[in-house]
Amino acid sequence: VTEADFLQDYDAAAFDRPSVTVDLVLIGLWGKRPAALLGQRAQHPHAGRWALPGGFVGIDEALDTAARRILRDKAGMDQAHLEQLYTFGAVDRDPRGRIITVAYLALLNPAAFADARAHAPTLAPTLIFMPAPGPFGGTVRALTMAGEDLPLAFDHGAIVEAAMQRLRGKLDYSDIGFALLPDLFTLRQLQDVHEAILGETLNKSAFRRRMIDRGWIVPTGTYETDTSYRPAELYRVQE
Amino acid sequence: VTEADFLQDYDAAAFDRPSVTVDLVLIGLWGKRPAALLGQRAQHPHAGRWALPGGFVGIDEALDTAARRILRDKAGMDQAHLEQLYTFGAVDRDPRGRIITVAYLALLNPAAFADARAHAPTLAPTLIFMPAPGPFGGTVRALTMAGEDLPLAFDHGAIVEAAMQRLRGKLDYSDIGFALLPDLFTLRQLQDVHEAILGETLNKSAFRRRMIDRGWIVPTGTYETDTSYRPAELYRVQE
DNA sequence: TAAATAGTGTCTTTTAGACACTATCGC
DNA sequence: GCGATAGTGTCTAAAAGACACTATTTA
Repeated sequence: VTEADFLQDYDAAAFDRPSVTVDLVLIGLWGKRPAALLGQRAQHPHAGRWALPGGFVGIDEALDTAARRILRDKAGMDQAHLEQLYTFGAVDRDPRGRIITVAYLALLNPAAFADARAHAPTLAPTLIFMPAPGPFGGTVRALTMAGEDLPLAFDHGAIVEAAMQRLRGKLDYSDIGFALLPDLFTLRQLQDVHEAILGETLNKSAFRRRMIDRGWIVPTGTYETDTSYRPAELYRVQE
Repeated sequence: VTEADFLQDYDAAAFDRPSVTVDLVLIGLWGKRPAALLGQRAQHPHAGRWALPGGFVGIDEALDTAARRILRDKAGMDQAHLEQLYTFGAVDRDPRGRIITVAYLALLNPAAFADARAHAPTLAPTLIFMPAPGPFGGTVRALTMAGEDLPLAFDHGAIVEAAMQRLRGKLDYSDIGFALLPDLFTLRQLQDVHEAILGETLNKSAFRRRMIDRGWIVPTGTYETDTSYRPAELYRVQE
């Protein structure tokens, strides 16, 4: 068995290798709804369809490094929560050849989301997603601002779906939600983020209790300005 | 920007490509403790150290298909819960060259675990892990049956750690725990699985309540035999 | 009978939901 | 004052933990 195993491994290494890319799901909030940044493909295959920003992984480049580089090149961005999502490796996922892609989830706070749109105005129009209510269920669709369904390229629909599921799954037991907020935020804004991701409304007092008891956020003693109603206290993440 | 982007992509595709492998973390229970199947490397690099079973991904083979193939070849096994874990892509993770590995978590029930050991007696001695108490914390170590630390090859320690974290994280909100049990099992066995993975003891009546109220398991009306004490009722997973 | 484990009942504690209530801003 | 939103208090419901208790087997 040993030699056969060795030869099998050797053969596989000596022959064709797949290309490896990194694709980013850049997520921010558009109003009170989750949105991703996609670009419309100009060329075949899938010309006219919408695709995630991505690029090939250099031979001397770590996966995380490639994701950071693509984030910088495509979105002009260094400030973002970035985490590996899932690796998509169906044989026929890209008609140009065998391309395995490692998908990353990138969360942009409002300023970063605006910067990314300014940096890549043509390549990255925003889309809005409709997560069905409930913590894990619900199919994700990409929509225009007007609410029309957008066709996605390759398997990018499945990738966006995986991103939303990851976000929903980690929201209430990790600090991932804060990545979508500015440094100073109100409890209402935090609740808006959670409601946007989960796709359902949450109980106000229970939410505030949970968030404060968790010890992740600190009241700053400063307050909103320029409101036409009672200003809310600003919180920040406990460092 | 468009043409530059195109050329950059083109260059990356035309030049060297990384090799892509799949590595499996085969997990079962040894007594009441989680254990994985590893093989001792015979050759350099990392000769003598212990490594996960794995292999190269064929150019016309999906990642999931490669994982199933390696499971079959290395463990003689078709019955196992298999899920993609994480992709490890540091540049220097393998001194033989640029090799990106997609790690999979494979859960074996007691019969499958025994079969795998019988199928690969030399390549796959069992090791036992020591998860520190608590739902997410604690470093994972590979130990011999006698309790001595085992040196792992490459970044396989980090891969095993990721596997245990995934298992711990999904245990109480998914049906992943049943993959480590036979088709018919007692509530005590189910609790043993949870305690082994979490590394802490659980409250008996609360655990039984939760499991039964969840509706995932069904009492069969049959009971253990050959016990020297009161036999427990056998349950099965709701199909 | 004793020893061992299965399985239940119940009280307490904690956490979440419902929802009304007060507080503070601009106008 | 009114309208709007921030923030609190309190009751209820649900879930989890503690822990003693009963039940059923073999020896």
